[in-house]
Amino acid sequence: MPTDRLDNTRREEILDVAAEIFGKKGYRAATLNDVAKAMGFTRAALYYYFENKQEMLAALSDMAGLHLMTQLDKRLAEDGTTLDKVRGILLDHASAFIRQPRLFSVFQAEVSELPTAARQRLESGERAYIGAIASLLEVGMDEGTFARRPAKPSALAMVGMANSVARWYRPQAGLSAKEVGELIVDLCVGGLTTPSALS
Amino acid sequence: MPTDRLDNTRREEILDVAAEIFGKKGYRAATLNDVAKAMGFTRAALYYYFENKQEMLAALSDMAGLHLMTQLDKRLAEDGTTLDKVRGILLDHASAFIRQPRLFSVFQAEVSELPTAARQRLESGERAYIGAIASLLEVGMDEGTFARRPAKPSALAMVGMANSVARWYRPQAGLSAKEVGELIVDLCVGGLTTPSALS
Amino acid sequence: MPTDRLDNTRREEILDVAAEIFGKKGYRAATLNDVAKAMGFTRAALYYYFENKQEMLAALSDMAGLHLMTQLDKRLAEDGTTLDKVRGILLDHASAFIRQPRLFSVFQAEVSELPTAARQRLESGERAYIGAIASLLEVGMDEGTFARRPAKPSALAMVGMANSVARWYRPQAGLSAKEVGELIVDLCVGGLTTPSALS
Amino acid sequence: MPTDRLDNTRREEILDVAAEIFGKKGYRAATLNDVAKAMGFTRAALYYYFENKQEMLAALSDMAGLHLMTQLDKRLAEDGTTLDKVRGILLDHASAFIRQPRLFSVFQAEVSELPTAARQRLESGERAYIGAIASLLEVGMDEGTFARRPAKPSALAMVGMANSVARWYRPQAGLSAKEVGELIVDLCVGGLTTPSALS
DNA sequence: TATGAATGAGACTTCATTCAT
DNA sequence: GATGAATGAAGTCTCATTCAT
Repeated sequence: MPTDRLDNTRREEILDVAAEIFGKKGYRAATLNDVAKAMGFTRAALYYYFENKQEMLAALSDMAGLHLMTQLDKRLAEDGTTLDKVRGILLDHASAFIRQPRLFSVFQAEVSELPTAARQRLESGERAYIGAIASLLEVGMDEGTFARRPAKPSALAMVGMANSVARWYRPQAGLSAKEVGELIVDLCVGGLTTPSALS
Repeated sequence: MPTDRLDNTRREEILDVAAEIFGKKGYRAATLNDVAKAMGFTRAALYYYFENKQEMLAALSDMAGLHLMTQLDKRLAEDGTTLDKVRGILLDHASAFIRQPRLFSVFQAEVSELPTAARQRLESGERAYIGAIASLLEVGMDEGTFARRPAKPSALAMVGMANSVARWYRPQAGLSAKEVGELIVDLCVGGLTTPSALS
Repeated sequence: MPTDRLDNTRREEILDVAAEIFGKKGYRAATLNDVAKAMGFTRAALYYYFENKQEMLAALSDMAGLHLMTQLDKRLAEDGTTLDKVRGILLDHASAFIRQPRLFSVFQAEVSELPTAARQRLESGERAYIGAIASLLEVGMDEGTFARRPAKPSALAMVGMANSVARWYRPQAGLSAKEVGELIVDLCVGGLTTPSALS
Repeated sequence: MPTDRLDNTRREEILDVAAEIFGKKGYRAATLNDVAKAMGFTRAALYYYFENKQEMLAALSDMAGLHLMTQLDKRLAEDGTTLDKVRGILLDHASAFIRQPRLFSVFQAEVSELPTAARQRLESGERAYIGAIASLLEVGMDEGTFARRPAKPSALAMVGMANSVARWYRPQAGLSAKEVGELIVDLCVGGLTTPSALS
């Protein structure tokens, strides 16, 4: 079905544009007109590709959620130490938020605007995501690699730090995307202090 | 000045309610009707206290910004090691975001909705805030207390972690506000790992 | 009754201010707040002196109408030729509109905003006013002083010309109020042309 | 281009209706609902054709201004004596105000409601219009056809008389539009008096 | 596929007006 | 005499959405 092919391309183009615009102005403030104009056609045409505005948001949310989940699963399946896995997960997470800050901002910020089903998908995805990281942390604590701390809040806090790059990372500011990803990982894993400073 | 008193009380009551509602639904989705109803009077009455909806947002933003700045200055003026100061700042920051999550969510999320003047105030405030923390980090690095890392991105990342509590902290979840504050501090300062794990 | 005295003074001050503001912005666009602020007190205070906004307009209209009527009657009662009387009436009319352009603009422009009773007063006053002038014109035609033309439309047209000074007369523009009044009279009476030009 | 055609037709239909309603009630008192209802559709539909209410007023103003300017230019380009030209201009002017009294009332009365750009267009147009007539008057004075009088105020006064017909002309009152136009011209040119009466 | 045209719902805002103090 | 506080009605404007073409 070449038609399907085309449709999906178009749909994704629209979603890209929508992520950009929703991210810049906020879902509510962004207008379907904004999106349509950026695509070069009219408001009404969007309804050929999407049921309605909310569906675009839901698609974006699902897309972002799926991306994170896939990354996570890949890391979990890898060989390596617990520490390696946590490093990998945080790096992937931060990298995603650096690469597509708008998409992931929307994903974060507009939860309350999602239609119920999509919100539930997002929330249960998030629970699973955080839960997986928390489990990993507990493994590390049991191994003695990680200091013993409440696992889930720790996971949430680290993910919160990694999320934040979407808001503040600027490529012109001197650090490459890779360097910022590594900074996040280093801070989460080693903290501010030099090893000796704490002893 | 009983009159002055009353005015300000009313205005602040409204702002409290507004923070709550803007925080829950988002500034754009929240209705002045929502705010008025929650206050027990009419939409129109709000215009007795505020020029318009945006002014409420601006007031909220200024309020939150001032709060953070004041906290920061107090900590900077205290005696103590660099590490103590950083700990104190992060603790205050996280505590503020735990105590008034809605207010600070609005502060974070709705920058693009602020009138220009208020946005500029917020942004220059943020620059100063981050700048002060980054300076402190550099002092600590020079002292050898902190590992040498890019200071400003580190400050942004840590603040990002502390910000995130507003989104995920739930009092029912077992940890007290104080404990969560300390968790953030510990993670930022010491990282996940036990000191030995890295050596 | 000294109270009455005071009241009336105040009322008239307010009407002056109101004429000014209604004249500048239009009755509908002008706000009671505008008027109150210009008087140095609050909106609500105006209701001590007037039933409501419309009553202010009505008072203004009656005031202006009475003024014109009184002038007219005085001229009609004077000795002199028909031509003298017409000259006098037009001069008075134009002078009034030069001296208090705002008041008379309101009087002209806001008929549709008047409460019914006041509108009827204004309209019957106008009929009487125009009727009186038209009668005078007819007398002049019968005498052979005036060229024979439809009397009422002529009266309306001449009054229309005299009215217009409220819109365009500017004291700085070189002509005194008196000179403009006389210009109107001369144009109405003698027209543009020199006597010889028409013969 | 059938589309273009349709658009403009619709827009113009709306403007016609708007002129009618703005003229009857005043721009401020007139409601977009009034206009929409008179057109047979919804308030919101108007926004498909116009940015906002003010733009409708501006379009009306431009339309009226253009009409007058075009008339004037045509008369100025004609052969004939100075007197002929002045007669023609005044006749056209009065005729326009008789034919479309509402449109030209709006044009006159609602200057203060115009957006700045449109107001400036109107005002500079008016200056040009009056200036052209005043120049003609000066030519006539130099020729000896016209009595020597201040030219610009004379032009303003005559135009003011011609304007006034929009307020008072009623077809039922016995005079045809043409007759009223000629009355205005005769009064302006020859004044009230018979030639002999002044000598 | 895409658009022109229109709608309906709802939002923000303004303002004359009231009334207890 | 005057004000602070509040209301209700109305008006402008925005937008997602629809539908015939």
